[in-house]
Amino acid sequence: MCDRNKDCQPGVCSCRGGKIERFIEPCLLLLLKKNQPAHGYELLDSLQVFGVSGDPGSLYRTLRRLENEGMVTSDWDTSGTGPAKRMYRLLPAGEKLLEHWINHFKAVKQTLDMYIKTYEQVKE
Amino acid sequence: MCDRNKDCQPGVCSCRGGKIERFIEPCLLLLLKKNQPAHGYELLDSLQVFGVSGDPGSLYRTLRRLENEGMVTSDWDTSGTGPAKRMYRLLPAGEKLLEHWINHFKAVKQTLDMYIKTYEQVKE
DNA sequence: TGTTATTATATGTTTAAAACATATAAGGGG
DNA sequence: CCCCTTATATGTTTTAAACATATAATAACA
Repeated sequence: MCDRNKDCQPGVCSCRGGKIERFIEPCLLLLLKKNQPAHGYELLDSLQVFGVSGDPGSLYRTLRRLENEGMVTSDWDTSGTGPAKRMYRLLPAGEKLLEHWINHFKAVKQTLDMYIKTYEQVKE
Repeated sequence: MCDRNKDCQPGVCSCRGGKIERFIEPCLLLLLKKNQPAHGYELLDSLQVFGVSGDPGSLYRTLRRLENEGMVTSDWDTSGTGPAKRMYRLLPAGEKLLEHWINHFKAVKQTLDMYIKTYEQVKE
């Protein structure tokens, strides 16, 4: 989102303005709510639905933080082929945090509505 | 916006998640579109309407950046009482950037709608 | 007159999320 | 054996936001 980079397109442009901070967090919480347990690598794909970049660094660090904060738990799944998977599931605190984000997003939507309405009134 | 700080309330909580990055920029552009020319100190008050924090550091640095990028111009107003005011007005590139933000926000709203709808479907 | 408050702009410093880059390891396929 | 895919992890750089402080003009008031 910018007018400084001629290649700027929503979801394509690399400039940082306009993104919702920490958006990866509520996306992970919601994806877990939808489908538990899940491991990081599969969540990485699912995140694309919400337009979140597929950066494993951000993903794994966020999952770690959420676990340290008591929002999710994980245990290793060594069954199956390939490397072991850390399977995550939501904890009650994580469910509450998800609700918190929902309320926050409803407020953000209202602010954006007001912003857009103001623009419509002002543009000649 | 968090569940880690017990005093968390929208617009009150100091934690950073959930905010729109660089939101101060489109707010300044829109406020100038509404009322030109305007100086920093008065824009600082007007920003509150959009829930943007009244930090003069962020404000003046953003105005400077927008000026360097050719989005706004300023000139000093030494008339009147008190210290001189730098009066800002929008340039054509700034008008275009404002439109750009509007389109971006419409896209953000759609993403949030999808997020909320998904939650409503999933919550038991 | 000196002191303090208000208006106004500016810059220095710290913090933390995001972006970017790279490392490690298990197992499958040719 | 070498390479590809799956999977997790960590190191480094960039940058917006938050926090803090500096400067200056004038008004207000004792």
